[in-house]
Amino acid sequence: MNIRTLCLGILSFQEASGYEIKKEIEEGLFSHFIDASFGSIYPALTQLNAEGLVTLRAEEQTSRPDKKVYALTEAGRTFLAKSIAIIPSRDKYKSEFLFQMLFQDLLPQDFLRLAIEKQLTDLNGDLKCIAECRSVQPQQPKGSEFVAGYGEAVLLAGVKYLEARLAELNKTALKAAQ
Amino acid sequence: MNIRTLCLGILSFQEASGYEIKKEIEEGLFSHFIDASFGSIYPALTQLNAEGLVTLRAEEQTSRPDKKVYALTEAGRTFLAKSIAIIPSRDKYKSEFLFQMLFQDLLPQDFLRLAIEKQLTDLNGDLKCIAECRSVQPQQPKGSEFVAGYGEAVLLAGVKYLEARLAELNKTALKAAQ
DNA sequence: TGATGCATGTAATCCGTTACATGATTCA
DNA sequence: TGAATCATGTAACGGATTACATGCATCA
Repeated sequence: MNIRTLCLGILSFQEASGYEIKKEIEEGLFSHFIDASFGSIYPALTQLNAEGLVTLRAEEQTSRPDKKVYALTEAGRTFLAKSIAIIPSRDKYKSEFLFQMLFQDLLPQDFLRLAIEKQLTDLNGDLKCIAECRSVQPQQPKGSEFVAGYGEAVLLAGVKYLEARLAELNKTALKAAQ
Repeated sequence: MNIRTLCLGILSFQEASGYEIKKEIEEGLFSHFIDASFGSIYPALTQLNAEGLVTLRAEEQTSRPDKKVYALTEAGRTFLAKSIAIIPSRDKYKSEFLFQMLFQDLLPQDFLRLAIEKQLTDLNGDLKCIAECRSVQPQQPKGSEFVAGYGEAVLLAGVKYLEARLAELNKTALKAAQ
């Protein structure tokens, strides 16, 4: 799955500009398992348009560049369907946090606690994002429900685990202080 | 965290060759949250050696290239400690599977089930990998225990969720067949 | 008045993967 | 006999990020 397919996917829900696509990736259900920057989105959209997979409509705006609104074509929808009808490559999960935890013996106790708390904040942030997506549009399509549920399940498991470890750390620290 | 730091990390546990480092990344606790290929490991090791962060010892072998065994130096250990003593960037989780699930309405039912089953196989594979790491070396350092536990918690949550969804799908399919 | 949001785009750069090159041994 | 394991390395290529370029409106 590349950025082009991603844009196609988002446009299959609703027409949007490059800027709005970026926002959707950051704030929508995609946020916790997909990334994309302007530097990849804008060229992708231009290319998609050249290939006839999306159409382009320029909305004039005062004191701002024209808003270029892209919409999926039939060819685009077909292409998207074909793109996802393959057994996908394995999930790629990269965690600097876990790498750090693996060598936690090299870390000061206070810093360790801080790092875990930061990870907790991140996970809870993602969880909140999913909850918000659900509340904004309570009647979600099947796919969105599925993905939101998966995200919640996994994220929640991480939160619970980290909270338990943090509690242990605090208990140990308390004992040491006595 | 780049490949160089990763190599340093693995060497902090035990001296190893490039080949063995790759194996450790694939089969060890790292496997589910880190990737690396020979094309990045070998150059990294060469560079690390040039910088004095690791030492190099060539083990002669019959009918095979010399095995280059690398070991962490004191400077290397210091560098590693410094490298992980920063608040790391957020986890990056990329999932083609979830992307696919988001647009599951475009997918045939049978294919959908297949995709979920494949994901289950992958997750269970990672789980098995962690269990094996634990059984091989039951008395793990604190960091390894932490990471293994986190992985298990998260992976297990994913498995449970997918199994529940799969059961639902099968029930629906059964009803439709009646 | 200084950050944030809106809005688009290009170019340099990075970091890594994939493919290529080589070749003996062992296991099924 | 063909695949997998052991063993190291280079070069081409890809795909995306980061930084740069521009500029008005709004909110604190």
